Amino acid sequence: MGVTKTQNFTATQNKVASYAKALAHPARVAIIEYLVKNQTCICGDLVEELPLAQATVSQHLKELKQVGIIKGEIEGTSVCYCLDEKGWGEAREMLLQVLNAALPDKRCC
Amino acid sequence: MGVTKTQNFTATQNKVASYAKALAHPARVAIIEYLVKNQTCICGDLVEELPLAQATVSQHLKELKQVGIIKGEIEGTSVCYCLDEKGWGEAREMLLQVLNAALPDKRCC
DNA sequence: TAGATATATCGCAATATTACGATAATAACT
DNA sequence: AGTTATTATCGTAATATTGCGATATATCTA
Repeated sequence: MGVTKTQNFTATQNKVASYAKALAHPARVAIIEYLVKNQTCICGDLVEELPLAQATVSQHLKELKQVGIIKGEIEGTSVCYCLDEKGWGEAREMLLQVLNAALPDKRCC
Repeated sequence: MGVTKTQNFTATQNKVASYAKALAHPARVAIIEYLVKNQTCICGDLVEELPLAQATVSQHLKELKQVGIIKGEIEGTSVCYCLDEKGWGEAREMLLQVLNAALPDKRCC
């Protein structure tokens, strides 16, 4: 039904999934990478950087903002986006926990 | 258009995104966690474990298999799934690279 | 071979995502 | 107040995802 049965999974599983979803599009990966590289927090140079229309970039930024891993600060006519210390930290921790729970050298079958 | 402009992003960005997408659903997170916990690689006890119909579980397993992070081995009438050493390793590396590129204590704005 | 068991696949419905043009909203400047 | 620049939101179209019943497929056992 395209509707995820969220309520039947744990809060942690849902959080991990939503943080992963934030990274589940190359444009959003590119945005994160750009914010990481240009520590000087960047606004809508992203629109120039990305091969997408301004409306689309804005939408991706909104999604990242909604899960809490980036934040925006109005600065004159433009907006300065950057990683949100708290949200990005939690996203990192939760994803790292899953990724590090299993090393790739564990055998099976 | 629901169609991602994949060709306009780097191969790395697309790979990161597709690995993240594999973790972007609580059921798939649960599957990974289950495979990690029960090192003895598990088949369709997952169907009993997850609050989803057999067809749906099978579909999620297929997605994980397609990105290469799990593999299945036929064992009698059932199938034994487990993390794929190579694929899971690459997924880990690529996601860790993004996650570790920025520590949460970096200031901005 | 016939049944039982376990998975995979098909087909469909409901909802979500991606993308963009058009337009609104906000803030600076004149 | 009017203009310009920047970003957000709306509306819409195309496609993807999620979920499941029904059915197919494959393997074991009697």
